[in-house]
Amino acid sequence: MENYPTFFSSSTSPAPSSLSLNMGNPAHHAYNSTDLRQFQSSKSSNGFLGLMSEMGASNNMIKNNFSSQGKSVGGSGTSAPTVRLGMKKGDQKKIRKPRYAFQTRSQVDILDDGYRWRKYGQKAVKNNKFPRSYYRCTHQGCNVKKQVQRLTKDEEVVVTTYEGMHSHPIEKSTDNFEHILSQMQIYTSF
DNA sequence: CGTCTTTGACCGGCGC
DNA sequence: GCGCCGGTCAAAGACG
Repeated sequence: MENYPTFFSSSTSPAPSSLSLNMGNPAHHAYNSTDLRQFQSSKSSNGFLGLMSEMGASNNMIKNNFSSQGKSVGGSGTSAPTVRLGMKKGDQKKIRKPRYAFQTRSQVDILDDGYRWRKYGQKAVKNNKFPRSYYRCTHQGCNVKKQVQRLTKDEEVVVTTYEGMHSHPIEKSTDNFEHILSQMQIYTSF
């Protein structure tokens, strides 16, 4: 799988700000970060993800993903043996969007970047003790996804992986993080 | 009461 | 073909 996301490590420079986000400012909308309770270190393993700066896809093909968000009818959860119609694999092929990872030092998992995210899943990945949270932009037509994961060894390090680009303005006036995102988009253009 | 999180199940790809 | 694993869905609960 040469699907590793492009990795932006912001900790290279001795910049104390290290992506000065709202990490110390919980006064914002900020979702309830109650999931910290289950973040307890027990055993250690390969803490490193193996993320490397490798550009997989080159074109921008982002979007065209969940057009009209038709009910894909995934896991029913409780019962109801649904038939799961929806996205036919043969038609859309495997369009892999480029993903861009961010490494940030923060004590909270949810970094408020100005957009409104809705959490739609949380899974535990192997070799990484901490679960990975899956978020999606709650904007109609904007299907940008985001993954937030915390490294096993370094609790302070949070890896945020963005997938896709926002095609709408930020709802609230954030810090300079918007500029960072803009630069990310510039990088992704090639 | 509306919105978002939680959480178990399901899907699809990949490896064996 | 089966099992593992990462990703997703949706019902129900939590929270304002």
